[in-house]
Amino acid sequence: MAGIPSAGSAPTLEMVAARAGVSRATVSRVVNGSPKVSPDVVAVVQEAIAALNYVPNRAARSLASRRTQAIALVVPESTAKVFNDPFFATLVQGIGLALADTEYTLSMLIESEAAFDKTRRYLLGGNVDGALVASHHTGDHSYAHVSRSLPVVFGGRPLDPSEQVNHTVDVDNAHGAELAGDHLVERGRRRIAAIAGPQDMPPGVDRLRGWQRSLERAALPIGLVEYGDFSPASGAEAMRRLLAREPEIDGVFAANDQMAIGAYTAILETGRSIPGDVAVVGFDNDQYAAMAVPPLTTVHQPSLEMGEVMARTLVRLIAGDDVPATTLLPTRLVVRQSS
Amino acid sequence: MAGIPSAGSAPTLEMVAARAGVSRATVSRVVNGSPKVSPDVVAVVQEAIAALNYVPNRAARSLASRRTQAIALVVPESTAKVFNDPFFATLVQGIGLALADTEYTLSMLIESEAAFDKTRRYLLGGNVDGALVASHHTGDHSYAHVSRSLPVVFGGRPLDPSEQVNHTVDVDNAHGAELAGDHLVERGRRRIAAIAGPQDMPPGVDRLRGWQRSLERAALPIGLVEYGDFSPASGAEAMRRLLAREPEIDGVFAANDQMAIGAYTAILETGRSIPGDVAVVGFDNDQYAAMAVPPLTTVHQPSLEMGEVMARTLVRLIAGDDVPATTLLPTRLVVRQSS
DNA sequence: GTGAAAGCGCTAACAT
DNA sequence: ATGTTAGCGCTTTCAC
Repeated sequence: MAGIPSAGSAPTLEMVAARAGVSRATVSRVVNGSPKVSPDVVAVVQEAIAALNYVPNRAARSLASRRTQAIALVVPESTAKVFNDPFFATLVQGIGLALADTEYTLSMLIESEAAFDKTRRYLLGGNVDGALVASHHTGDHSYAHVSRSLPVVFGGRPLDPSEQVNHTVDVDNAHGAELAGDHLVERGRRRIAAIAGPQDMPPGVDRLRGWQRSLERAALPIGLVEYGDFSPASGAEAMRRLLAREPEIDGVFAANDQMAIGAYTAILETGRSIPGDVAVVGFDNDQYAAMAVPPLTTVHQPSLEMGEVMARTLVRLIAGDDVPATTLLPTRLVVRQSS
Repeated sequence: MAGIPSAGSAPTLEMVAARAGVSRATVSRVVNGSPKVSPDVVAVVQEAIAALNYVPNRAARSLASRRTQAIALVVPESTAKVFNDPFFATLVQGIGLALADTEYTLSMLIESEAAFDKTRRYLLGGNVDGALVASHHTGDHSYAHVSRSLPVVFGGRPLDPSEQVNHTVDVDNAHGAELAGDHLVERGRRRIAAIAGPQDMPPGVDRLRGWQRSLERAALPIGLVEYGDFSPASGAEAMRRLLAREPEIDGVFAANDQMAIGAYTAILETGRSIPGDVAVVGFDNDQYAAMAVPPLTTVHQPSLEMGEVMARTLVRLIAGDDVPATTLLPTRLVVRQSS
């Protein structure tokens, strides 16, 4: 009992045409909503379509029209591993939301070392009308050349700013981190540390830079930095190293909420209190931030909106519209009880 | 500066044939790895392919061969909203992993009320060779009929067990919940409550049932139940209601880790301790479970494996293999410090 | 082992 | 407003 029991073969446009007593071209026009078909004929054709339960074959349509009505979402494997990252989940949600209004469908490509060529072929093989590259990753530029033959929108700037990537949508990470730093300073903290993200990822770099700018403006030292990989465990470890280096730390900025939650563990296990002894500020405003004990002060990142903007930008790009090469989305501080 | 600057049109099989001095049929054979082509000809053709940077056009190939080499992942919108659910994220990861070894690509369809027909058309329009339906949701059966004309594998059983759905892969939720209940009982807890999930989702039902079975076996009352929607906030609220109903609660089982974390908040804010006053056990073993303070005892759910099994099952189904109608994956208890 | 020829189901000029 | 006629780029018998 395996295989596909499909009842006969699928109805074709030709069968609809025969049943409606018109030409295939007319059926095609009706299916594609052409304005130049008389209302009565439209009715007859639609009846036939319904009766036959006809669904156009995409491969044929795409072959003939040279359009696919599909766009690819490329997710580097490293990101897929961090798929648990709520940021990414929300991003995908935003993309889906924006695409729901259109005729486009989403093809998700989980990129891996081995599959790099597979992905490239897919992108270049006429499977999609455009691609969205979601990445926190260096690998970005691997697809830069693809953007020469296919509309592509990147999420997040390339690591090397000099690398000219046509279209990107990014969050203002540096400014968000500055807000976090300023807030800690305003709260009277003076020994402010940072748990930075990987420095081979733009958000890792930008958030660290924002924090540095803020402390420098306040004439505070910027040496208390340890690095994590955006996971909770790495945040805990980084915090332990920081505390070992400087027990008097009274404030810490973590480059994302997951590491901030990890830092909570490390701080609390030493008997220190939050925010009494150490104030903590995160970044992302994921759903756990509000639920943490105490609730985490953090920088809100508009990930849903980022997904929507990426999708809409790509759709316009495919349509041949003129779209800005870079879109920077604003961030804002959400003050809770950890600071 | 918009549009696609593609340098000339993409190379076709015919161009490769011309350059290699063979027929199109031969090139096709080489591309598809046919064994009946002489080695020297293979070499010449591959050289031409490389020189032209040829990539086969999928639409054409799919039209001619009536295969698409693509499979769909259908995600009901309700799930997409809960996309933050780490379970789901990991599931997708497992699917991607399993598919990486194959020639299949993943097409993700985020299903919405409005787009139901869009999704159906896509599935039936010859866009994919099969579909994976990932759902915690009642809506499942909407696709049951699709499975009559397309190989489909469902993640999670249908809500109504009598509903015969061809192929499903599920986690043994009931048994996992029983393990959790038994553990609480063994720890000497006697006023054991449950924060259940929505009862219109199979995991919600099965996990509650498992907990009940365990308590009944221990001759303990099963009335202390409040419901949440699997979000941390709902877990906190449910816990507050439970504590209001019965202040002497000394153990609680939450149907997922997110609600368990929410319960932490509600328990701690009353000055109670974990596990001193109240032992807590969750379900899922997501990445936050281990990082919680105290680390959360929970039931491990093999979500990565579930994704892999779903994908592999579908691939075999497409190949016409005989595959079991139902696969149930085992769960196990992970004991940490919350109990 | 290789080539010739006939489509796969649809769209898009071009006629009418 | 509707029909006719070519293909879109590839796979696949069927001959050789």
